[in-house]
Amino acid sequence: MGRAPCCDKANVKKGPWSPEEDSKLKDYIEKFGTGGNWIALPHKAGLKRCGKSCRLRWLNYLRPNIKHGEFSDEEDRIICTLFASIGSRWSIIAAQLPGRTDNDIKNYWNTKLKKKLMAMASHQSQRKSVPFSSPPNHQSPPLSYNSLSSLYKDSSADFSICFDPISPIPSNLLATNSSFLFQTQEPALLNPLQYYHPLKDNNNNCSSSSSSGNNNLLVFGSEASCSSNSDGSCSKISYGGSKEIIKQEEMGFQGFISNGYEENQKFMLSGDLNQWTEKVTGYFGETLALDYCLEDVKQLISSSSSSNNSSNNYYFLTDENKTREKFMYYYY
DNA sequence: AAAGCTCTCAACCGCGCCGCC
DNA sequence: CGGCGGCGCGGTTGAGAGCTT
Repeated sequence: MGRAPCCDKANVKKGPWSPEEDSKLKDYIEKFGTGGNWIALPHKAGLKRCGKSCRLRWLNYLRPNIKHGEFSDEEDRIICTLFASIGSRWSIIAAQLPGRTDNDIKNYWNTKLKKKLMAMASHQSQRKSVPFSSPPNHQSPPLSYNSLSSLYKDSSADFSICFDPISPIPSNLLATNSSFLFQTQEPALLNPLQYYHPLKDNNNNCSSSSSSGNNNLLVFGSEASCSSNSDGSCSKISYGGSKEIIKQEEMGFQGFISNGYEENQKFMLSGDLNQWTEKVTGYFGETLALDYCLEDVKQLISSSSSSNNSSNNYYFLTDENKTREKFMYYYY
């Protein structure tokens, strides 16, 4: 038995809204507000519409300051960056783009951005193709894994990929010439943090960024510790209180925890198709992969930051618990 | 010119979450 | 504390516009 319908489906109008309906709804809400009850609103406003339909119409179209039309490069970059980090949580992404609705962004991603990035990923994978598969039981990865391997294997690729140790939310990241930081706590509680070194190749040759500056810094999670340098980079890390280092000698792709003290320790990024993630001590999530071209994301992510001459570091504050809906994004 | 195809995006749908009773 | 109702979210659909052949 399903749940009771939210309204009498037989007596509500569906489909496109007419200008008259728009006007009625707009007028009513401007005069009386929503009253905190969308279900009752259409009747009060004299509309033969479902409350949910009214809500959607208002939020996505009628409310003031809605921005329609082309997305800017900056908006592209933000969407890509956030999608890469938190997946399809459109409402959170929308919160970072004033005037844009989650529906707008979702549509834009599905119809344009994704295609663009996938086309470029395809181009990338044509250059280097390595079998790869999804981890078992993975729930709704933001993008497929298919072309990631080529990115991983690409020694020219300069990026990091991570997994979220706590959250069920996809938390893959690409970071190039940029810094990412994920934190599940309040801004005031930023420390402890985590960060990872960029993967450079699979021969343990990890170029150091911890010693050379703050590029390629990737941070996420909430239960690790590190100290910050004055330039904003971390110099010390521990992960979730206990080091979560996976021994995967056989893994095809390797990453390194770079903490300034324990260079070149491997972290999970399994290339063994049947052993996607090997948890050693607990709460690793699954590693997620991106299906779009690294260079493209790189470009998107860095384009505006490079014009932002003082810095190219990004700062994310997110809450893995969806209900809290805390998410902050800024760069410095 | 028109038929077929593709793309876009507004709207719908189902479900999880949360607050209230 | 469990049930219920409303809200909000993400996935999906489908009408119509635009494009191609």
